[in-house]
Amino acid sequence: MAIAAKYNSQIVEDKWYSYWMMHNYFHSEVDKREPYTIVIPPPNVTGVLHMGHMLNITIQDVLIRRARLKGYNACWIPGTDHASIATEAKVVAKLKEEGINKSDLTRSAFLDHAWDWTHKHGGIILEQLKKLGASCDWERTKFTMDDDMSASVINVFVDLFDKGNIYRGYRMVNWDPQAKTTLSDEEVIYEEKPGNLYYLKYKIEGSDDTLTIATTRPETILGDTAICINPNDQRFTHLRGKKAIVPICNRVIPIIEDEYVDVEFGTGCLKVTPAHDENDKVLGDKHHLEVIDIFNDDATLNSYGLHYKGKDRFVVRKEIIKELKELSIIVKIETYTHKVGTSERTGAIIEPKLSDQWFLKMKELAEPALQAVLKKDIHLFPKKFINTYRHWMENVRDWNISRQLWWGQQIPAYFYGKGKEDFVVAETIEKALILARKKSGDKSLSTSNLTQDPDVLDTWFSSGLWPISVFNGILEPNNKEINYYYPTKDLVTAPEILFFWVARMIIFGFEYRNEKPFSNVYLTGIVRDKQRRKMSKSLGNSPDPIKLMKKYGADGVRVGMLLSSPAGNDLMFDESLCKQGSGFVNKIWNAYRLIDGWEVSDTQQETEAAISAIKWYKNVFQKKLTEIEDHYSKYRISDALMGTYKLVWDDFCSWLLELVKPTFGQPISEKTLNEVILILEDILKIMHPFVPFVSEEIWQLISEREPQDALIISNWPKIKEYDEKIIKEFDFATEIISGIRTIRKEKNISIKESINLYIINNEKISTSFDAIISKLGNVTTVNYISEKITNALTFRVKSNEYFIPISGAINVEEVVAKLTEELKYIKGFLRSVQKKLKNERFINHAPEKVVEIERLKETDALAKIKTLKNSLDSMR
RNA sequence: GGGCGAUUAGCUCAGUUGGUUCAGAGCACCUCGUUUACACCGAGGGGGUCGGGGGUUCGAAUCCCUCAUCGCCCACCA
Repeated sequence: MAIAAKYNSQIVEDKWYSYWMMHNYFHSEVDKREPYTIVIPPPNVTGVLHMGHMLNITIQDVLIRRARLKGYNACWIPGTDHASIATEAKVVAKLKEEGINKSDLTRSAFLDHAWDWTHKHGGIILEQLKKLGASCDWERTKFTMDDDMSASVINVFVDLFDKGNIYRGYRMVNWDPQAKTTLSDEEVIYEEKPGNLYYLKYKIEGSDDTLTIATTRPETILGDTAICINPNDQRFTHLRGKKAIVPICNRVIPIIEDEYVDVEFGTGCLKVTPAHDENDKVLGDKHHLEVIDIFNDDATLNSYGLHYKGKDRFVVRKEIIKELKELSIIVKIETYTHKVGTSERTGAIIEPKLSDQWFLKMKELAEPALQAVLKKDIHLFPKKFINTYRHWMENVRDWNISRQLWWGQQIPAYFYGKGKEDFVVAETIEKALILARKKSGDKSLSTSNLTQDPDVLDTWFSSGLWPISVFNGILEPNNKEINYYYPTKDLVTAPEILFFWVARMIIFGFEYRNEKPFSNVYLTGIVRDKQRRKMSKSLGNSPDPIKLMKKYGADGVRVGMLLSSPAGNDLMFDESLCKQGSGFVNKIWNAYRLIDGWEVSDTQQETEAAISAIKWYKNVFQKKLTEIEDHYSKYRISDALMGTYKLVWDDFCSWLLELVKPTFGQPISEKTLNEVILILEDILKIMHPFVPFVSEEIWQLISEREPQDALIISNWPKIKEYDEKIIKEFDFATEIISGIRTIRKEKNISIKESINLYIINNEKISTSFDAIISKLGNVTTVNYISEKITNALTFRVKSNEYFIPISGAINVEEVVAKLTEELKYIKGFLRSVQKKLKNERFINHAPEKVVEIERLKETDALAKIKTLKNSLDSMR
């Protein structure tokens, strides 16, 4: 039966994906085989597939499919993340569109909306991954807010609290006034922003003197509680012990002295606002200053803002400048560029804020996580990230894990009184009650006296447990799944979340399993457009992955994504890469059509060319497979792809198939065909991780001849020994063919016109490749001779000279000129080699092997010169 | 301000401990070719003083110094 001339990726891809699903090939159960586990970096539950996912998922699927073929018990756990702040922000925005304010809703009503949203949008992204061919074990799909997952999180929080690793502290934290929550240090992005440095004049109490300070935030003067000068600054000795008066609010504040103040910067006088600057807070604590917080949670001013009360901080900045100008307080304004912290999620400018928050002590926990990477127990690819990782881990600070949000795991802390320490931490309110009665000594407490902390945990707290919690390894640390699948093998993710996520998984891995969570971390680059711009919605430069897959097929896009993406390097995405990918699919499809179309005969003799070609191919396949395996072992996925690509395109299609191809109208020997099909099957196996669909399609078509299991669960070819000599000889033959082709082109001899080839055989070559030369060069006979023939076109390969006699006369001058040119080059080459060999220091210092090579070069050059001279002589 | 990494063909990148044709690959480009699997094709070809300068060495894309440009990460200077 004739097969389709045109490959239809859409039909094929849907067909085989359902087939794989139907046969449960993606599913893994604990068994005797060695496990190979990957946990997906869970995308935001309400997220949409973007190019970053495409790259990331393709790499993971390549790894997991190869592992499956290699006989491992491959298990790829999919899932999604509740992404606390990101999802909550989306839900809040959606409600706002409907005219509903979050603040008008009760917590549980809001959570209902959030769950609705989650159920509606959640999982869309997972369906999209299926289009790409992701062979995840969908039965194991997890969500970070599944009951057991949340229970694990709560369990860990309680455990860490009991061990003293989690504490509650009144600290300066990063406040996002838009989301009205704190953020971890990692969630703050510092951006250079143009601003001004304002020089303001403060009166000295009891005198007409003034002092001038410099500030970027004039609105915060209302929170000033001191002026600080450097004790070594001679300019200000007269200010010692004096007091200053804050403009507008006329508060009298002390002038303190601290070496922290940089004499060089600004005026050398620093206004101290302990409530709104971390350094000022440090100074404030040291000098026991009053702390005046002038902001509400949304960064409008509170009653300390006086007549600015209720106005936004930036509005106040403008207005206060106006007022200060009118009061002649402003001495000068300089433009000044400085870094401003913004929220990673909402983009709002961060306000340092003092508040009660929960923190996780990191220093001690980080130690084994740091060592694991330094001691190569965990490998980072590319390894340049080891330094970055070490630097972060060595300077790690305590992690603010509480968020003033509703969407997420609510912190299991219960307050029973007004005091700061009147709280207990427990998994359930019932347990909490027991603890609370004990701690307070008040036996009359009931659950109605307990108030749970309204805050939720940082989303990364739950994702940090991901490799453990997906196997329920927290709640049941000894269950057979966690013991089998953990530690996982590879983690594929973006370097941006190395600290957010990767580092914390490693930390939790050691804390809760006493073992690394994964052996290898593959850090992908960022997908950018051709102009190196990051792909983003706002720029509109990101192609729609679904459309791309429709256009080029999932296989084509997969290849396109991988063609140029070494680990850690940004990927300059260009649609033409996908085109190249679908071209690759087309190539193998047509190769199969060729084979499929051959007429077979069991009486037909195998041709010499076919026998030699197959012998060569089997060897070269082993050699290339060895190289491909080496690339994989170093996680050089694009190199592994390129190796596969060339093996398929060049070695298999261009050389092997052309050589075994029967003459037009002739049948092929059954024996040859069977060999070719076996070879094709190996080709399909190594292609499968990259192009799972087309490879399965062809595999299944082959299986119609003789039924066998699906390609996805077949076995990866075993590496065997190969004979380098056979490969070398073949290369020699191809060089000769190339020489013939060049002459044909130069002299306009059509490939259809058969020729005779004469060889002056200086260097004995195996004659088994004559058939190959004959077939691809369209050579009628290969003759070995000892004398040069005249009136023949010549070319050289190594030290051998080849002649193609032609009827018309040849242009002697042209040939002489060419040969002379060649002679000149080789003589020059010989000189440089001989110069080296005459250099005693070279002979003495260089390893013998290198010297030997130079001697060979010399001999070879001398031989070439001899042949060239002979040729030239005979021309004259 | 500190740290890390990069700079090789028009583009994207290989080049493992300095030494076989090591100056490479893919794409793009140029020339020729289509009744015979594939024009998403075949054959052939051009193209780089390896960012600049200096040094070590018999020998440097590779090691050292320096300059230039770019990128990333970290950091509390108003």
